[in-house]
Amino acid sequence: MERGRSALGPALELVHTGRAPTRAVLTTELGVTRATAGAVAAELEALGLITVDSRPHASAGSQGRPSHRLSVNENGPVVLAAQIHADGYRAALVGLGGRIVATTPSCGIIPADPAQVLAEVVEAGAALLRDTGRRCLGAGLAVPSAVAEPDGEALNPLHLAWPSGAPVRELFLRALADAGIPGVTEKIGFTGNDVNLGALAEHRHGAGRGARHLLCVASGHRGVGGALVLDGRLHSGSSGLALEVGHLTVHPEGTPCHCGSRGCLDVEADPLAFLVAAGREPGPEVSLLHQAGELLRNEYTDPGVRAAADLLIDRLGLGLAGLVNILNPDRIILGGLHRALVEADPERLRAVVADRSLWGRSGGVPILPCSLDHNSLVGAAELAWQPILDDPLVILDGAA
Amino acid sequence: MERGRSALGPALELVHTGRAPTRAVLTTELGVTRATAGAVAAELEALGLITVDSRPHASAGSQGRPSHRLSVNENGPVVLAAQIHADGYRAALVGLGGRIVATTPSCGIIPADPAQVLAEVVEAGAALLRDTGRRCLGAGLAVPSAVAEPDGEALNPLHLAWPSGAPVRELFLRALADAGIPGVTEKIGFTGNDVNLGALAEHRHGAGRGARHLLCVASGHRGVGGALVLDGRLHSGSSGLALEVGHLTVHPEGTPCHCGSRGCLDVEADPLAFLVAAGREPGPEVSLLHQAGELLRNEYTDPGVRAAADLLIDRLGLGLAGLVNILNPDRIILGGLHRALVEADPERLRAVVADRSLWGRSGGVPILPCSLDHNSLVGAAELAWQPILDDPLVILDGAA
DNA sequence: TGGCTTTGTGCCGACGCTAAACAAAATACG
DNA sequence: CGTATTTTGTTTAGCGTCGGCACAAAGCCA
Repeated sequence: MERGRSALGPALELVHTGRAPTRAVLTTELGVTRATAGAVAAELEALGLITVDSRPHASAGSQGRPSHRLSVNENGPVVLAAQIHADGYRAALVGLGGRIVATTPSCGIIPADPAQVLAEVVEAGAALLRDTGRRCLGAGLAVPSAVAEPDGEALNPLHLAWPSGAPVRELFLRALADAGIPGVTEKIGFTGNDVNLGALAEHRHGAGRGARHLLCVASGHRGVGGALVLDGRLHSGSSGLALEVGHLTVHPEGTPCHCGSRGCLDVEADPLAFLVAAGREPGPEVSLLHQAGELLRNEYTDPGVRAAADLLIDRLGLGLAGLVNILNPDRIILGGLHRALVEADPERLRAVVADRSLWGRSGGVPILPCSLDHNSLVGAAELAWQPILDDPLVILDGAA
Repeated sequence: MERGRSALGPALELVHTGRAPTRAVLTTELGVTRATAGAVAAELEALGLITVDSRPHASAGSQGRPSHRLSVNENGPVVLAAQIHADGYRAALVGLGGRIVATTPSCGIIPADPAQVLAEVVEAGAALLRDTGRRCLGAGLAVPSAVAEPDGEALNPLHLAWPSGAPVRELFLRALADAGIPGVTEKIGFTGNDVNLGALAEHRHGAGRGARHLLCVASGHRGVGGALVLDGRLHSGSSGLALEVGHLTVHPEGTPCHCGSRGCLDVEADPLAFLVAAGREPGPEVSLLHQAGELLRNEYTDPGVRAAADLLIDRLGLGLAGLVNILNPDRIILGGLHRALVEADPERLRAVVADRSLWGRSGGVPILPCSLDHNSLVGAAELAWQPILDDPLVILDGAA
């Protein structure tokens, strides 16, 4: 049971998340000697995961010998990331650092058979691999539903015509095997909920960088999803069902919800609720988010639109305040419709949350819009990178 | 920067929590060789932290050479644990394994000056140390209010006549210094909320053993507190204010709460609410829990009492269901009045939570009464033990 | 009594890290 | 303009921890 250099994983993670631009900060961040940091960097370079730029980079003018620059290898290996969403599916190749190297256009048709969808998206990814000739080290999948642990079944995929309990992880792994995509380990964890994975991506590469406890809430076309990153690790609960925030009550006399209660966040703060509140005729379900976003951006001066936005911000704020009292995060990031809402009026939402949360003093919790395109896709890639970040030497196992 | 044997800490924790009764299971639990496990056990024994009983213990009859028995050293060092509660304060000496070695009776008077209370409780602990002659390695304190990080200030200590923001950690450390109690490190973290610390104790030594994500909810005399242990570590939020569950709404048209809302868990599921619902005259505040408990135990057949209990179980269940949807714990432990409620009718509460939580299938979450006497006290001791569990060699630093 | 199985221990080597000295590349200062 | 200072990178030696292995010990089973 030979283990690799134990500082190797943490070092790669530091470079991966952009927190170690030079060997010098790698030394301090890891808490090791310069000798060790140098050896670790050399080994990561030899593995083809990072690059060292020896030319004296235009550093910030401090005295002393300038550092060499560390960065992820732009031409290094990639992982395959796949995402299923209400409008379609998409495959991409993602390198270290969360950079999307290649992506397919979003395919707009979702077959009702999960196995067929997954076979198609994996085949699209395999085509990208063939075209680019990149080495692939793993694969990750984001789906718009809760994913039950430990079996990886999609529960209540409301936005898809899939049966509840569809074994998406198993189907995904089978599709990968059929397409001959390697993957360096057989570990679990290659499939997750899209909001969860988006949160993970934002924490590592986006607006959540540096946050200790990060709460994310997002709304796509229908319903509201949540996710939580605690101390750098995704908290998905003991059976993968945490942060089902859609059924927080935010308006006791509100709209009936399919869960049997009334006034749940799910039905009070999603795009449909916004359009109805603004007195607009909702279009087809798969364009609700687009429709609501356009309305917010282009007609925010309209009093009816403005009033509807204020109403949704109040409802959302009530839900977020409850979550703040329970979770005490140090940052909140919003996606989908909620991103558009916070961008339309950042101060109102912050004030509502500070008002309603018990310890709103000291200005309350910072609330930011998410900052990554395709954060679920990048998050799915993080899932695939994780075994390599834990121990970079695993990439030697199946190497040519 | 010489570090100790890195498996030393995990090994001590395994013995401390009763998960390593023999060197053999220590070997498997640590994932090391027998040689290493033996060396580690020998070193812990040499440090006086554990004992090895070489006599062939009456093992479970499997074949092969019988294991020697590992256990914490009953006569080894202790930590000082202190607890402030609404009825008074108490000091105790707690050994490894969470065993209370000696304790003072609960002193029933709480001076309004925090510094004086802490000086008195620390002096009581110092007297215990003098009487028993035990070596003391650290100290921990549990208080009945939120403790803000990173400064350790008591926020809104409603049950005490203390000012909000009282710097309890600093006062506690000063009292310890005045009394000449050593403590092996100057690390932070020696003061915490009583429900949080109770949860920690239950997780390590009580009804929460083996749970991955543990949720605890408890009600003393007034209000409701919560705590969460995730992957073995207490989650107290980014500023120590997580799990302020008292203001979850469980009855929208209910009793007004001091937070400005109505029907909060704090005012709908505490002993006062129970007594009022049962039509009884509430006594003095510091005996509300006792009064409610007696009523539940002795007059549960009375229809009015029964109806009040059912009502509170419904309200509590609603709050717990919301928490389950957000946190997805794999076990729930209840303390104080809620312990009495779940003991009175375990099935009703389980059913309410399963009904109201989204994924109640598969029987829902197990809900258990807490199982330790003085779990906050034991939890305070855990806080003090933590640096030693992280690296047992620290006890050599100030050794005679 | 002689296998068989499981546990405990002694010895050696591999490996990951620290420590310390040295070399390199820039700025600061006379 | 040359030298001191500061910071970074590299080399070498050495140590400590742990794995691997062989062997001994202590119980069952036949």
